[in-house]
Amino acid sequence: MNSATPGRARPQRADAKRNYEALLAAGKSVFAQSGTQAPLEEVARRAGVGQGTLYRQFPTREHLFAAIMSESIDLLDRTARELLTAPDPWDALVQWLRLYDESAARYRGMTRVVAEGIADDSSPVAVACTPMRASFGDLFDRARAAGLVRPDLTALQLFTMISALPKDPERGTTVPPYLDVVLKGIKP
Amino acid sequence: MNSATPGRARPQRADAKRNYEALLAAGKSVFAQSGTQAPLEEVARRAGVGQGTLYRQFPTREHLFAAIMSESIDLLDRTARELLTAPDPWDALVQWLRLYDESAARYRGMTRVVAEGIADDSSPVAVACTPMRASFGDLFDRARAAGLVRPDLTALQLFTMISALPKDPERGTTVPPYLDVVLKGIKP
DNA sequence: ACCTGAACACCGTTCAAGT
DNA sequence: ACCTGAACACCGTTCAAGT
Repeated sequence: MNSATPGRARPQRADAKRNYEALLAAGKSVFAQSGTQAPLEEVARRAGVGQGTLYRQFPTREHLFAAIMSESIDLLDRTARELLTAPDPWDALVQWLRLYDESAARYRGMTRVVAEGIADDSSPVAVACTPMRASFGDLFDRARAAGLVRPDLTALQLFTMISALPKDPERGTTVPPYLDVVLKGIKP
Repeated sequence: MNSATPGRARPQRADAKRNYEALLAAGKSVFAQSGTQAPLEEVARRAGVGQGTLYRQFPTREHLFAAIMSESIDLLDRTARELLTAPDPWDALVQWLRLYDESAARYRGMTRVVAEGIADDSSPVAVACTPMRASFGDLFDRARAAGLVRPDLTALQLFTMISALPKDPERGTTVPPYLDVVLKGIKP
């Protein structure tokens, strides 16, 4: 469970909770199928709820994104903390970035949303990413402290840069040389 | 003059030509002020023409982009051909990429449009970029042939990658380390 | 307290009527 | 041949009425 997901802590009526789950499932399905620009109307329709219910549960499209991503974010967060004890700081960093790239491939356009929202601390995506950003920051700092990364680059900058790389329209991941170029380029 | 700009070759009625220029100026003004997502309605309003006239002259938003960019593209095209005779192939390549980054800063969101349209040969942006892409390709190939660039990277890939880099919201150019990271990363 | 769905707003696009 | 601007379409967002 990602504690940063908004509104999940306080009790809800049973039907509200059911609708929340239905909207989440519909959102995943619609975004996976039609990309992150798909009409929200379709999400409500597929969830079998009124449009107002969608807006009550997820005030903006970004709130829905954040909720959908939270499972992947939890996994990335846990993985970053595990990799913190891996013997080679550089390999650990690279391994995490490749996992991030693959995780983001599930929903077309998702990393673009992340790249755009991450700099604004008030955005739901940035809030949802907070724990993962912290653990990735640790992973990044370990590599940088070991002199394996150029000192003028921040963890947030690298994360933003990877998120913004163009995607292969078929596989959804970054085109191979792009990631390699960045990984080579961040060395000191 | 960029011969790839659509519809500029055949004769037009005087008022049509006036409207074309007015729409181009209004587009520059609106996009510079409000970014590339601004309502097209505002472009027509500021040009003092009906909406239908805008759609007649520029069937899609991308067509208007392409026309607006064509002056910058011509400059970039000429510069690439000039730099082809510069003594150092690597410096010439870097110099051109920095010029591209600065040129793109004038209209917020413009390089994103380029990054998205460039892969589709039928897009107006791709058509407008054709001569520039060819001359940049020569500049790139010269550096690669000299063994200064990794051999598995294409000119189009590098161009796309640079275009997609996140921008500083204030200056409009890429955040400094991003460009440096890519330039270091493309070395063999 | 939450849900529904009609109504509204916004803006891209089309097209009948006009010059 | 081109222009105008009202009309239409699409979709995000709000809100009055219902449970």
